[in-house]
Formats: sequence, C-alpha cells, structure tokens
Amino acid sequence: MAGKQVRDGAVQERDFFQDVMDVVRQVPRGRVTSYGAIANYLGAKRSSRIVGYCMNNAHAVRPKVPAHRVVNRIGLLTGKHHFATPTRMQELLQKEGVKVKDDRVVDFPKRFWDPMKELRV
DNA sequence: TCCATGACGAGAT
DNA sequence: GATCTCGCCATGG
Repeated sequence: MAGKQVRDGAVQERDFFQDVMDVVRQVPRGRVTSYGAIANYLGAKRSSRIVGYCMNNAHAVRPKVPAHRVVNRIGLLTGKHHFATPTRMQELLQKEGVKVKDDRVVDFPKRFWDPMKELRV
C-alpha cells in the first residue's frame, strides 16, 4: 500500500514521489483518477500540486506509470503537453476505452477511479 | 538559506 | 454562473 501517511516528521520510507507512482500504477485500465484523489489518499488532499509536480519525472520511472490515466478534477488532460506528443495521452485513453473529447474525459464521474474509495477499507 | 515555480483544488467575489 | 485569488507542500536554482 502506498498509504504511508508520513507525519510527525516520521522516517520517510517511501518518497512522496514513490507513493504517487505506486497509486497511479494501481489505476485499472479504462479508468481515470485525479491528482486531488491521489493526494487525498496519501493524506495530503491539499497537496494536489505536489502530485502533479512529481509526475514530471513519471516518464523516467520503471515500470512505466500510466500517467495518461491521471487528469485534473474536471477530467481535463492538463498533462498532455508533457507527453511525447500532445495527442499521445488522448490516444492512449481512447485506446483503453476512455472517450476523450476536446482534451476532456467524457463521463469523467463515471470513469473516475478513487483510490481512497477502491483501495480504502 | 531564501526565492520562485508547478501535470491542482476549493473558496471567494 | 464565470472568473479570480489564495493555499498547499515538494523540488530546483
């Protein structure tokens, strides 16, 4: 579990970056999640920016992280510009059955995969 | 050591 | 209802 809630300055076994990557890798195919959801799951719902920032290095992580399944809270492909090509993210999603229109996930609430709701319990 | 930036989110105007 | 500003924390210069 990536739910390593670091607090009280406890020893950070896993970097925030690793935690984010781990959660993203757990996103099922054909589903999408949001930065806020990941941050929330990690216990830092207000640190959604950090999640996105860490994704900058996601392309250099192995195994590859399905960053294309991570969008902002409104289902907008905000990070598509960070892919090899701006259309790469959209194509990958559509390939997995996620319809994308105008750089935005169709039926986002329906495709939304909340780690806190799915991995929780 | 301090300042600036960032693949976001939510509240306020 | 749409637009703007602030906050949040981590990483880099």
